[in-house]
Amino acid sequence: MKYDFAQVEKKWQGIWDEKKTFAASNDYTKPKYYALVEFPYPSGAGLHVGHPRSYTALDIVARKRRMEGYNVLYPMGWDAFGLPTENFAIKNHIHPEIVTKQNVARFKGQLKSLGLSFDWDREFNTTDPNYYKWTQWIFLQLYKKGLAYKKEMSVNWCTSCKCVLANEEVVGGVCERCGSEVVHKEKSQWMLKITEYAQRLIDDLDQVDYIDRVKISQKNWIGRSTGAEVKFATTAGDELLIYTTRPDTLFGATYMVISPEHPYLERWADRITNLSDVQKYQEEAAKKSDFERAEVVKEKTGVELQGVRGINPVNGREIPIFVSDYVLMTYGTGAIMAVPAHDTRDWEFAKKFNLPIIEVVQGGEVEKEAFTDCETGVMVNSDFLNGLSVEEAKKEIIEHLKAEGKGVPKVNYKLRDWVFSRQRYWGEPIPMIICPHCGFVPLDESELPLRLPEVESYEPTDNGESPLAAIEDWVNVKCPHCGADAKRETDTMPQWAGSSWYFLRYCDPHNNDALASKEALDYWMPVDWYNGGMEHTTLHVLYSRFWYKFLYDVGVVPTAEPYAKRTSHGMILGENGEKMSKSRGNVVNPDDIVKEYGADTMRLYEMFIGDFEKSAPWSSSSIKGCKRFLDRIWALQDHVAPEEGYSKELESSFHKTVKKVSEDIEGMKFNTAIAALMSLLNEITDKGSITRGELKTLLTLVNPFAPHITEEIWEQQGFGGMLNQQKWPTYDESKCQDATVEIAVQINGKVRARIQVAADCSKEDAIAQAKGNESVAQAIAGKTVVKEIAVPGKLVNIVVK
RNA sequence: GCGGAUAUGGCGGAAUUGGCAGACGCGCCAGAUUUAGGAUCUGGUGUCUCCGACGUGCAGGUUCAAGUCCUGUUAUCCGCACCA
Repeated sequence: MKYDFAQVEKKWQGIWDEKKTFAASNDYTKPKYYALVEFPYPSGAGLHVGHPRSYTALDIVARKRRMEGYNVLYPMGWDAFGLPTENFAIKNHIHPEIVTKQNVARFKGQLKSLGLSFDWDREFNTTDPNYYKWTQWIFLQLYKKGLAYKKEMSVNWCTSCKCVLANEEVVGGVCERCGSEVVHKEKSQWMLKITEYAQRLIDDLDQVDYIDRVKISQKNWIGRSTGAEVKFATTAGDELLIYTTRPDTLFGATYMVISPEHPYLERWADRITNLSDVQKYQEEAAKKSDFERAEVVKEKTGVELQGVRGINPVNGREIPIFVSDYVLMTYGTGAIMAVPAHDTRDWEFAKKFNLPIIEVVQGGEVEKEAFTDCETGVMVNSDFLNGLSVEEAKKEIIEHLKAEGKGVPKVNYKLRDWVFSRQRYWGEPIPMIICPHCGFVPLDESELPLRLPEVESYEPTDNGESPLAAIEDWVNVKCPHCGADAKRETDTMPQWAGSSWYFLRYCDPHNNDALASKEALDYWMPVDWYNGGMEHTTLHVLYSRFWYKFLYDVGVVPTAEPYAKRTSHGMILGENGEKMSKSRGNVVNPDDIVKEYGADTMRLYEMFIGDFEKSAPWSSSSIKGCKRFLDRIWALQDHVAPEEGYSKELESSFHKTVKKVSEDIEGMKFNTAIAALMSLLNEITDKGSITRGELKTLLTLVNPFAPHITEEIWEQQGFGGMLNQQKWPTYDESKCQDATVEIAVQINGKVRARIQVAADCSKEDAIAQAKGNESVAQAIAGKTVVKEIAVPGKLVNIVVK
């Protein structure tokens, strides 16, 4: 009887749906397990074969946990705000809401066809006013705590999307989404003070189990550095504050540099004798886009200020001040002391402008290149620091500066505040009113959700205003404070808003009084295992950790961190080893695979394709091996022996496989778990029959990977109940061992024989038995045995001369 | 430039407190079955100058023993990019 996957998969998907088999229970007394995958953006293109890699992996974990007795929450929803939908709506003159609805329906159908055990009762999408009510609510709480503020600033502006972008959305100087040029524009923007949480976002990584590369890239992105702020007096009679991580090199500072945007340039305007040159330089710097600035990294430019000089606080020497765009206004104080001997950038600049280079840390050749090593050098030419190590000198100089009132220790971060407004239609309206008398007035919480108004056109405008600005009867309101004519904020939130807290909503998705009930949050949080793409490490994961920490501070959530464990999957590439894309013509459509091979084969293959954490190319021929594996399991039904337990021949193999599969699932080594199951099947096939007990264990182990076929066999064999509700099999460590093992016998490290020995054979016995072997005896005859090594269960090595 | 990763048969990949390199699968070869093709089953399959050697990007080193540890080096991919 051939296995009809299409019919069987449809049957069980129907049963699971109808019986709500995978609904998480609200019984808060049971042990819980919260498995989470990133909810997708429901794009028009439909599901990508990459999506199921992550979903299947945690589906396997979720199914295993249920069998282990946990109350499992494995939810799915839709991150549906965003530009592609809006752009599609503009192009085709359809309301984004309708586009979203269509896309969600398609995605949902595709996910269901894969037999993923999501709790569909908890589904929601971020564009639903019942959901974004709480996104807006969180924004109001942030505002009330002073963590949301509006500020005139230079922002990244995508010329094609006509929209502001966060730093994280600018990739290589161009828009992450559309690839168009990004320029700077002065605009008043809502900002979120993620920088306030920078230190905690680093520190608390110690409490969580994230894979290292995620922790490392988050730390790098936050970019903590320690140093000092030092005041340099100037000949203009004021003080210029600089930031340095190398205060130990203060005696080596031979000039200073300030950013072209530095406010002191205006203050000093009367004193600067070459003001027109300086202004010209400022203009040129302002014109450069990020892209251009990145392009010209090699060649340093700058202008020396005539008329104002700085004074080194430790030796009173007057040094020149330059304006150069290699100093950024957005980091530190926008001004530096330059130590060409010990900083590569300063060295290049000094060489170009012929400035003196003073060595203060011995160990390099500072005329040839900057010596930046902090480990080995010894201080020289530095008065009271001479002879100290760099570390000692740093401490000493900071003490000195503190005592003199000229400097303080200081920590800086690369992380910037989060630009939180977008000039687009399809996003959460920011619930603020701007009153000419009262300033910013937050909307009263009782008025949430602030719904998106119906508009004629979703087109972004060239003047940088949101399309909402044109809807007069929506924009014009009375100030809730003073009753004067006021206007609503017309910018909307970025796509990251809705995804920054969605995992909380799954805990209690229909709650109208809170984002989720306290009981639900106390029970379900934190997420036990969160898997998602590496590309979200510095965006979504960092943003959501920030929001969650804030919610923790205001008493909404029960823990300091949202995700106990974070892992990341590799990409599935096209058959040619390149990233899948329409233009490369190497896209694999999951629907086609499900149709041709079935969901179980598709799931199995995605897990078998390679190391879960690494990218792997799709192979349309390799997938056949997974299909064969399932067909062979199906065929076992013709060879079932009536015994309930394990047969003697296969007992240890079953114990070993249960152990291997159990451990490999926990370690995300799905590929080797499947390989172990294949090996076991080969052994069963060689033996020719399988007992009922063995079949039960085999089906249970395979079930998380291939849930439909195993459930069907379980039913056809009359094993009783539903397979997914059985207990996960256990193993007995003592039974994982065979009575005898084959070990290798090496002579001088080369394998010369293989012998069978008892599993618990002692080293001495193993060596004795090895020597008893005929070919070994021949090989060592007439030679002196220098050394004998035995590794139990592995090998014996005899070293001879 | 900085940070992260990777390099193993024809292909995807196994193997890490150092202990038989190539598990498992694909592909390929041979046989069985079949009117044929496909499917299925059985056996084989790292390389070579094949009774023996060689073999995990490259060059050294440590060790009885190295894909695994150490030193140096090359290539590819990803991220950041003048962060003082």
